[in-house]
Amino acid sequence: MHPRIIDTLKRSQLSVTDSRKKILELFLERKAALAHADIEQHSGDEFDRVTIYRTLQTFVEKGILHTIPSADNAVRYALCKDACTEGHHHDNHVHFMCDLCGTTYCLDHVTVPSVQLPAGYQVHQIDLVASGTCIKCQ
Amino acid sequence: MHPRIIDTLKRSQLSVTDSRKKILELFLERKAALAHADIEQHSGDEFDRVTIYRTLQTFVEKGILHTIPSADNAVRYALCKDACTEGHHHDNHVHFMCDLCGTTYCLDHVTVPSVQLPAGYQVHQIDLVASGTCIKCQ
DNA sequence: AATATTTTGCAACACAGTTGCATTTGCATA
DNA sequence: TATGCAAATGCAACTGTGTTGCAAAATATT
Repeated sequence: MHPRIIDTLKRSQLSVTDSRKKILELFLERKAALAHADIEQHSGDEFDRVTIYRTLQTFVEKGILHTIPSADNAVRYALCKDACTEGHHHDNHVHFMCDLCGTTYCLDHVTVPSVQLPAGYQVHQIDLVASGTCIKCQ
Repeated sequence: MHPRIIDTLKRSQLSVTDSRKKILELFLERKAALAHADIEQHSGDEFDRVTIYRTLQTFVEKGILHTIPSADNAVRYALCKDACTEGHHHDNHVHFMCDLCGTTYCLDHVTVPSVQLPAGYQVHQIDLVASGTCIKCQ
């Protein structure tokens, strides 16, 4: 088991349960973002659907995961680089979705450029999702 | 009825039907993006749910509408500025979602700044969605 | 080890979106 | 303007996604 798992859970004041350990491990193993369905597949029928939903929700609330918007009605989740504090604004990094293999990446080191909006719009958050062909699919 | 409706449909080689006219009119009247549910509400029970889904799909295929990604699992649709040609790359404009009233705007005149991605990622499209407080909710 | 708290699994539900097929509508052509 | 064909619609049924309440089980606390 990945050494960071127990730590991460305790730091977020969450009790350490099988499903949380397993789901967190999945995210740590893979570099890419995962949708609920991916997790359901990779964990077999070990956990109830509802448990997975609740675990994801909890992780987002605690700043362990963040969501990535998409136009295909499938919210993806990815690890926050360093478990952000609660009520966080994460550092705004760019996301990349591969049209071919469907993998979604967090490009942690690419920051979202600032945008000049018309007067009257107060921006709290900016999401930038690029799509195209990823490294592996070239 | 808005004068552009029949034109737009014919230019896209679509037959002119009640549902298409009505749905297109909704988009032309309002400046904001609409989700399926919004359309269902505003058209009463005039059309079947399925018809609305199919009409939206068709409009997207023909480049009359485009989709706006979001993190809340509710795809919104908005008019393409000038009915784009099929197999289009639209001009990349910015979208704005108001956290308070939920309205989604197409900021047609704000273009997405270019982003420098790591080598190996080929970008075909970029979506930038800002969220915060809109003009009306200040 | 015993108790309090949290999490899980199950059942049931609400909503979103899709598919197949029979019926209706729109369009082209005579 | 009537006729026939292609396309769009409505209905029923279904899949998938996400939520809620509650009893049972696991975890944390003493």
